[in-house]
Amino acid sequence: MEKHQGYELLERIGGLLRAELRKRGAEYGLQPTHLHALGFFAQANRYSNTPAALTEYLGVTKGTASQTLLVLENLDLVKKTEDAQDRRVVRVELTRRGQAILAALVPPELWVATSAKLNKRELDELVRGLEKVLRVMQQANGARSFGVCRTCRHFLREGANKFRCGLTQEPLKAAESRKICREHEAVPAE
Amino acid sequence: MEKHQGYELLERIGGLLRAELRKRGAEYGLQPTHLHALGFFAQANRYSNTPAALTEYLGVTKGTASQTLLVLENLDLVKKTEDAQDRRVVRVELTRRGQAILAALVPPELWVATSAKLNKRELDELVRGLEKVLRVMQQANGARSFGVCRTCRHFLREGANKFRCGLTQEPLKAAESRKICREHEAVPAE
DNA sequence: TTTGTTAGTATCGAGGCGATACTATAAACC
DNA sequence: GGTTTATAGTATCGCCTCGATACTAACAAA
Repeated sequence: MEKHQGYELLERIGGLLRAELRKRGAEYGLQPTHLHALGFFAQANRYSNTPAALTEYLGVTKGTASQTLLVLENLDLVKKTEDAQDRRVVRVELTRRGQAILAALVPPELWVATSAKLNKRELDELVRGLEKVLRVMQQANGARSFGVCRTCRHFLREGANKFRCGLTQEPLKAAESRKICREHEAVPAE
Repeated sequence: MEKHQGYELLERIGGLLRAELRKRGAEYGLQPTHLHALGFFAQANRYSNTPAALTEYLGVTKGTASQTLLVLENLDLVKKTEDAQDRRVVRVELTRRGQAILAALVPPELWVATSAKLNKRELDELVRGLEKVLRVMQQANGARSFGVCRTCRHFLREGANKFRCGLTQEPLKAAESRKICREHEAVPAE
């Protein structure tokens, strides 16, 4: 019947989650965007922990992202350091306080309660569907995928616990290979 | 692996759609919220075409909803009329212009392109999953479901083309029974 | 060295949003 | 009846987001 039911549903669910995030973040003076940014830096690998990467991730202008970061810095939730190699670049990492607040607020209770009421099969199916939607949407949009390092076409496996990035040629630690990367590209299909 | 992958995905997809909506709406001076509000009134039945219903639908305070409506009114996208029965109540409907802009912008191109690349089975499966998530989330939240009239527990079928609302006892036209209602309650399960 | 590109910041204006306070109408209660 | 209470909506304030524009600093290429 409805032609774009999927869109409606995504928007409504997104809206509810956003409203929830706003409510929860309010007591810390945090907006939804702040929490998204915190979540991003918590997961970003060393190629992606910069304001520019956040800009692309959030899909906003760099001015806006800069503002967001300023707020987080003033609240002592992130720490900026100048990159030694390229002095234009700023590296961002979460402070202990930032990590604590993120862990307390994300994902919000509402989602925890909701996903607990779905059975495993439903949830898996949903996740698979959403993954595909996101992937298709990003490539339709010419946007970066921000996928996990391990799943990238540039990811090279050189031994039992030895990895390397085929793009930068640098070795990667196992922990880092589970973080998200700005340069991530999906393995070409078929 | 990831414990709350579903949440991440929903937030990211929601963010992309939101950014897209913002971009598209910009040339008309419309924010994402404005388009959500327009979309709501386009679908709201006669029990739900009021600022109060919009407030609950968007999950914001009534002051905020009132502001949003003011903008839409000034842009000549909606028209307010005083209710004759209850003079506290304001009825909102889209102007021709409002309908045209809504049709042009929602759903955004990005979604149309994305959903076109999914096959029918995938899409159906996804919609079913999202419907369940929304339902569970709304009841976990104590929020109204804003479902389609026909699917409500108060919906009564009195003949081939004769319907009635069991809550207000008023007769319903077929067209109206396909709109969304503020008083909607799901049929209790099993 | 000049020219161009990239990373990031600063500032401005429109608007979202919650909080608070307010008006007007309706309903409930005694 | 009249009083209280609840509901629908608006107005105003302050903080924040966001895009647009303009800017600086550092790197890269010619």
